[in-house]
Amino acid sequence: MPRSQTKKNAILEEATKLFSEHGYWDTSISDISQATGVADGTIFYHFHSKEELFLAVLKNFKEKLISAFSNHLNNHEFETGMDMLEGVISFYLAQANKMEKRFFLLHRHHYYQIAAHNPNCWQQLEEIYSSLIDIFEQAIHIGQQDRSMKTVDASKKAFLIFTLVDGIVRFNTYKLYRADAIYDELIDSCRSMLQSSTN
Amino acid sequence: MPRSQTKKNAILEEATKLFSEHGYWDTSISDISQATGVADGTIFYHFHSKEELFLAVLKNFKEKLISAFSNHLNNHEFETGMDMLEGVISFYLAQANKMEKRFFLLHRHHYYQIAAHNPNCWQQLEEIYSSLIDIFEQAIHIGQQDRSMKTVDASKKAFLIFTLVDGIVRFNTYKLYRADAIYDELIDSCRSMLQSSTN
DNA sequence: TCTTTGACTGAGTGACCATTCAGTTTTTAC
DNA sequence: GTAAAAACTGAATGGTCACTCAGTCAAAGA
Repeated sequence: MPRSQTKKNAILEEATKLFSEHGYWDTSISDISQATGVADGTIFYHFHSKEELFLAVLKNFKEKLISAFSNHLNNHEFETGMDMLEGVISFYLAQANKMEKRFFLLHRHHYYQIAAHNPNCWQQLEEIYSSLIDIFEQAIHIGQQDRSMKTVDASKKAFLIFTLVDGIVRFNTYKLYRADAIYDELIDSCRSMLQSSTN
Repeated sequence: MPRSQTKKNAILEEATKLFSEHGYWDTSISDISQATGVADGTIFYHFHSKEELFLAVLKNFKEKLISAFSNHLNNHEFETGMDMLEGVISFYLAQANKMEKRFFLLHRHHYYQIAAHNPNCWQQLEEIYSSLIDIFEQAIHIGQQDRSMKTVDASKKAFLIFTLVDGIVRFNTYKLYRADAIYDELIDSCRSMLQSSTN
């Protein structure tokens, strides 16, 4: 609302766009200031350094991503745990498709490099992944209660399935494999992992 | 053998090490020349630009990785396709563990960014992934012949399993999850995906 | 109206770094 | 042994870019 926040937000928006499209090193402060229509100095007035801005972008992305998932879950009813899982996978893929560029943020290595020496950055990443994996885990718990799934270590299976889905998104954005071509096979595999037991 | 190749190789080795540990942008030509014990100019004598050196590193890595897998497969006999698959997964995880830093190369975004406008780079990446996925696919074909696996679309399943394994390696290197804690669950999941059929 | 505080500006600074090149050394060919 | 070619050197160059700061502008309170 206050004028100051308006500009700060505009900077954050443009920075998100540019960082996710071109990465940290191929985005200069001048690129961002020009895109936003402010002076270079203004960026440093609001954010003390380029890295701080980059981290603010991550935090902002985290909040939006998590709330997108909350909204989706609140507005949908699922018959069974298995349905919920399928719904969540499909929502994840849809989101990745819709804001492909934004998802690049998470697949860029630079955050993980910063995280190695910056606990705050590490925590943001950790929160993103744990809230997403949590959702998968919830679905599995529900599925186990309603007998649509067999008894498994929900936490580990949730991690595996998340990894799988996220990996597919990565290969998709790198154009090495098309996600939509594999969707049915993916759902089928998740079913096998959770429903049946043969050894 | 010729003296020139000796230095060229030394540069390539050091560059591989530094690029994979610190990434493209956090490694300068001077870092590499100092580590190798040559002058900056020598690097440009052998490689025309920093990017060309970076690509040479990828090519070299590709060759070593592929031959490591060939060797492993040639020196091992597997009873069934399922055993082979398990052996390959386990070898992949072991390699990733052994040369963790080198695997960083593949998980750094910069190559994919170059690949977007450089067909040669794209081809290197494509060759790496397709030869790895091919190995998984072979195992599945064998498994289908010896009846240790059900009939599935081998190519798609191979991709899914590769994605899963590679994703686990990524989370492991980022210290967000430990690969060894999930190994049994992973193998178990692959079995479910391939052996049983319930719908 | 005046003043104080916060928001904003953009030219300037200094550090970094890929790349060049004129010159030196080493190797190879004869 | 010598000449030509190849390998190598490192100081110099030019460009980029994060960050600073002295100063301008705007709003809000008195």
